[in-house]
Amino acid sequence: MYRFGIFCSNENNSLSTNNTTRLNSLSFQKVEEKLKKNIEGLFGLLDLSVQNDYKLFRLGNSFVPFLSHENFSSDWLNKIEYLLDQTKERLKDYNIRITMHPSQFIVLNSPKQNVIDNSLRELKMQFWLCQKLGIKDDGVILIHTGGEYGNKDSAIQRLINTVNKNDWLKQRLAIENDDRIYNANEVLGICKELSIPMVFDIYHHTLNMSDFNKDEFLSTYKIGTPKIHLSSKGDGKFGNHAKFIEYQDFQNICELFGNDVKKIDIMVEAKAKELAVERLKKDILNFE
DNA sequence: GCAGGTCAAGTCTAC
DNA sequence: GTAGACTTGACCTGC
Repeated sequence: MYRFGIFCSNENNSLSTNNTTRLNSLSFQKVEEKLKKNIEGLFGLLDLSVQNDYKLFRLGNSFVPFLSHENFSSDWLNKIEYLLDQTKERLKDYNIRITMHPSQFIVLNSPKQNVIDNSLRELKMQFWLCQKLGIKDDGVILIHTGGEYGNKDSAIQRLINTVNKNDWLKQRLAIENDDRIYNANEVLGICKELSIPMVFDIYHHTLNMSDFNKDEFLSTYKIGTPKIHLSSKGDGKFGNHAKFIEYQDFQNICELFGNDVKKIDIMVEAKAKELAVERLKKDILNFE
């Protein structure tokens, strides 16, 4: 069977790993309250994943709200440790790959040093969280390449330099092709150069097409299962994701990856979450 | 209880 | 130089 997964929450949002607060309401009490809620959501979502035979799950960015923010007091880290320890213990019962995907504000190729510094601080805390939760080595932390700044070659080189200077990033960092600037072929080149895995997004690929070699993509994974994103075009604006997956979009993946498609992790980025995956599974049974 | 305004962060485009 | 789009759900204030 295919290796599907969902991200952040379920369809009706009764289970979520993304409960957060506002900066001006930030307090330890709030952080603890939201973290507890997110942990509860996580295990609900993992149980749902077990029931539906999903193989991976992506944690919400706000799992620990404002973890990397300067207003997040350092002694709060010690005070939430007991919750993370408990979570780590419970996670041992699940065989589900957990990944993370920091927001668009994480940019490692910016010409502004403070933007890079802030991004590194955020990534450092996400790596810390992975370690605290005992997330295995295949739990990638996924980012986009960043901006173009009028000169793509030098922007790419800046990213490569940043990662090389911060070698710890290579333990988990992965890069995804985007829908506007960096196409799959360019991202593949960066990932090969850095010896880090690439995450292939087929919807972004259709919006930002390039000559993409799937075997080279697969070979960027020295450990773990290759990971791709599957979504369909939504209504309205450019790049919008649909509620469900068009069967044709799944077909496109099958055509591209051939027999390898059952060996890769497919993160379904559809707004209807598990309902979208279940509908897709039915479609597959009907069409195959 | 609900609707609508607003939210940490970056980049790019249009004016 | 700056406002708004991007994309997005969730918080939270005000009614």
